Amino acid sequence: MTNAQIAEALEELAVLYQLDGADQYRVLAYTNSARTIKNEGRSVEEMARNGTITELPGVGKTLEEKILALVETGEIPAAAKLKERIPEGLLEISKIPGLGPKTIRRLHDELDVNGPDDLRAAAEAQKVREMKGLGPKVEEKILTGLDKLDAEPQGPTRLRLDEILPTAKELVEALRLEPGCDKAEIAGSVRRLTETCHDIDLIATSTDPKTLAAEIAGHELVSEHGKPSDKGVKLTTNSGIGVDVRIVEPEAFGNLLQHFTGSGPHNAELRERAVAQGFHVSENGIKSERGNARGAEETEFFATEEEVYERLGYQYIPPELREDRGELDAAAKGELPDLVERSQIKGDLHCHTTLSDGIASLEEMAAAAEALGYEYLAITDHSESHGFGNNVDADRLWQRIEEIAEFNNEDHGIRLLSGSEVNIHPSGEVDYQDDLLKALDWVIASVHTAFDENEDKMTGRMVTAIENPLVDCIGHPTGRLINQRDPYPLNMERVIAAAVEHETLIEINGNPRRRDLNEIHARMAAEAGVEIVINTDAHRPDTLEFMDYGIATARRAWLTAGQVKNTGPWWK
DNA sequence: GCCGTTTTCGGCCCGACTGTTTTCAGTCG
Repeated sequence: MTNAQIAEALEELAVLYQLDGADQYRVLAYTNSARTIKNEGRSVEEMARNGTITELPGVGKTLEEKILALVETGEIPAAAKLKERIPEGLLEISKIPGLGPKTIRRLHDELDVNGPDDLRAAAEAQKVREMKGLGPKVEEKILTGLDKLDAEPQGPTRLRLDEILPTAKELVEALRLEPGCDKAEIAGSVRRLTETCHDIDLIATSTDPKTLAAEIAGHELVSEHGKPSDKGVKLTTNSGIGVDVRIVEPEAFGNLLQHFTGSGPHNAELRERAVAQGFHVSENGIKSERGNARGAEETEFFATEEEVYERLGYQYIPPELREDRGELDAAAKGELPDLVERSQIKGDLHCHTTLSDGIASLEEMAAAAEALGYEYLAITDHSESHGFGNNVDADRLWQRIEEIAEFNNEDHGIRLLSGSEVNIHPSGEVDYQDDLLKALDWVIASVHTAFDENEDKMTGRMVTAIENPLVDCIGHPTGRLINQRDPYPLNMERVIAAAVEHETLIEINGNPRRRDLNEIHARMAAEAGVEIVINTDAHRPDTLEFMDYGIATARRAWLTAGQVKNTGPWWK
């Protein structure tokens, strides 16, 4: 059972307990443990079986028992019992925004609502408004919520970072250009460079906030907007992205930026720890119980985030690390890693040309890489059995090696490396004869076929490729496509152990649809001693810029330049 | 349900918004 599946079961149990009227902190314990499990790289099933699962923060004896039952029997007894009493339809209804557990319980008790159909009937018969504390507005919200549920049963998916970042950048630039704007920044998950984002948060300071809010509401990208006020404005872009613009006094810019950058769990943990020190932290400043000499409360504002963290006893925490994954402990001790930066990258070791399925020539790719200031670029077209674009047979690849040698003999500011992205076959073997692989500077091995094998077979296949001394690196190791295709099943601990043993590198593929390894596995791999390379898998000159997304994942994985091989000169 | 720089019991982050109400509960991020 995957960590994601275990987390999902715990989240469902949390909702069931919530609908059953359980204590909110008990519910919170389940949602928190679900999050912890999602953020864990090791197999939680194995941890449950070998009794180490209570090492995870927020997992105690009761959760251990329940998770063990889940992985052994496929269900949690407590959840099964609750499901006998709580109609499944109520879980469905809980997805309607604005409709929480308390209200749903009352709808069930008072109007005998057991699911979406009952709820629609009750709302249409105007029975909901007769309940105490509810009115026509709630009824309306329920009906539009039900319509959305019908139209989109899965709920709205989050957008990939690359689908949202350009809009965020354009809007923040527009804010900065307004005469009344003092400062403007992107906040929220976009600033943390997460894989997917729900909306855009923008923070600004201004001497004339209301005018600034009105001006940005009139931007050409905006299709709808709320009422601009001196606190900001809510927007919807033409492409349907929600944008929350907040405007504050310059003195409190640091407090607000810190708050709206999140993440939620990071802020919750920060505040919880602050309470123990006598501080109360919010977007409106830091309140101190010690206060002034008369013992009254005192609120402090800070213009920068650095000062906010410093006041609470931490070194500055880069946004990418603010996920409650140990960054507060590290920052309190001044032990945060010196995160890798784009400017430290010396070369890209995965790209394609017209030889296979790219759209540009070797020379064009080289020129683009040189313009980025790189020292080297590996040309890694697909191999003989690829099936997409042109298949590169051995003769053609030998010829390509010659072409690259000729290129390097000419006067260029960049060195090309002859490479290939070879397919890992179901047997674990790769394309081409050994003499050809030996003649290449750089061999990446990737899975492009037969995704539907079980975990054991897939892991064995991958490990066989890692053991091959002619394979330098594993490309996009899990094959996932964000929002589109799940990773194939893989025991990442075994893959990482093999990579350490055979000194095979593992790629962070920077294509924003992939970002593979993901940040959880990349951190686990680097901590185990695997050397990481960050590549773009570019199929055209401009997508060499995907390095930014690879760097984002690497930073979110706590990686330093020392753990990223292509921050150094070409080494073979 | 979890957990301990004051605690093995009694706490557990903070505020805005919404819709319903004349002071607040529920929901959300």
